[in-house]
Amino acid sequence: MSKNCRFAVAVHVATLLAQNSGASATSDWIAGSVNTNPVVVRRILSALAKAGLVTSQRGIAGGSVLARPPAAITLLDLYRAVDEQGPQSLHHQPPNPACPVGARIVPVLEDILSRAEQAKERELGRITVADVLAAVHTPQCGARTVA
Amino acid sequence: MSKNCRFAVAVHVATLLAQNSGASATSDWIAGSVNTNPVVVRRILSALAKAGLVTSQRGIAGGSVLARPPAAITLLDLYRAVDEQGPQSLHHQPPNPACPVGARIVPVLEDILSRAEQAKERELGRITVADVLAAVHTPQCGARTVA
DNA sequence: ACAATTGTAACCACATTGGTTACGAACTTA
DNA sequence: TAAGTTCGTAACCAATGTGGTTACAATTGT
Repeated sequence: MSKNCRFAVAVHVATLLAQNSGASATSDWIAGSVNTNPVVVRRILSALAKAGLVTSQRGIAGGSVLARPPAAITLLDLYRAVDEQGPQSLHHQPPNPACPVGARIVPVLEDILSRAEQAKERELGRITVADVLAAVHTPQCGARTVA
Repeated sequence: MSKNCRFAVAVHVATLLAQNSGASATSDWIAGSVNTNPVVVRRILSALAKAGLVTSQRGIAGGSVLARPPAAITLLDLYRAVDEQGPQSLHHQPPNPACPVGARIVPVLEDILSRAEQAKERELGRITVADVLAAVHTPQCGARTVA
């Protein structure tokens, strides 16, 4: 599990923008729904903008909008935009190359972690922001997001 | 991605124990292959022992052995034994319940993250310590590990 | 000109991580 | 029994990452 809540905030923000359907939303207004600081929201929006998922405008009528229709943005897009994967999941120090296991374990581990990560991302790629918005709008159906 | 390397170390340790096939391995010897401190190894071994995956013995002939055959230990077993999932992946503060999205987003997010995590775990559950040992093993590399 | 808004930098308090030292408990052997 | 080895665990440390906050320049519409 990621130890940060940036992905959760990104999904929340994207869902808000989707619900806003074209109207510009300020970071202050978004922060009011997420219940955090506007700067935190702007940091997320900045990452999403770098990934081409939202566009923002400064000034008195400024704010952010989705750059694509909600059905054309997957949670994988949000995940990749927001989750800077530090290369920190393996050994701190390289294992002992004089040990047969230590000498060859790293590429094996990389392959394993890569496959596990791909399985996770495949799942996130199946869900769009439109799905999340629909799930949020039909609470009586439980948390189902994909048919 | 997890921000720690406990899972990587756990797989490394389990693979070493599997290669040792029954012989007792000390934390000092294992630490020599992982290239870390024996206490770090003992912390991992302690978590694995709590999950019933290894058994350890103190004393001059002490050390650790796998509690089950390598083919009966999946990487999911190791992952669950070692990765204390802090409930830290969602919002720090609960979202604003006065906002339709904020009021309903949390269970939706929980469902999404749960499914993504399940996909990852399903993948890890398919791989056993025996598989890792086979992947690591090279016949011309000698029969015994030396730290 | 003015007010509102974004974009960022800077800093802080807090949590987590792996590494290290230390020491008591348990175990084997002589 | 005595000695030596090993585990188990607590305590502490430096490094890192996190979200929250303040501050301020740049941009934009009225």
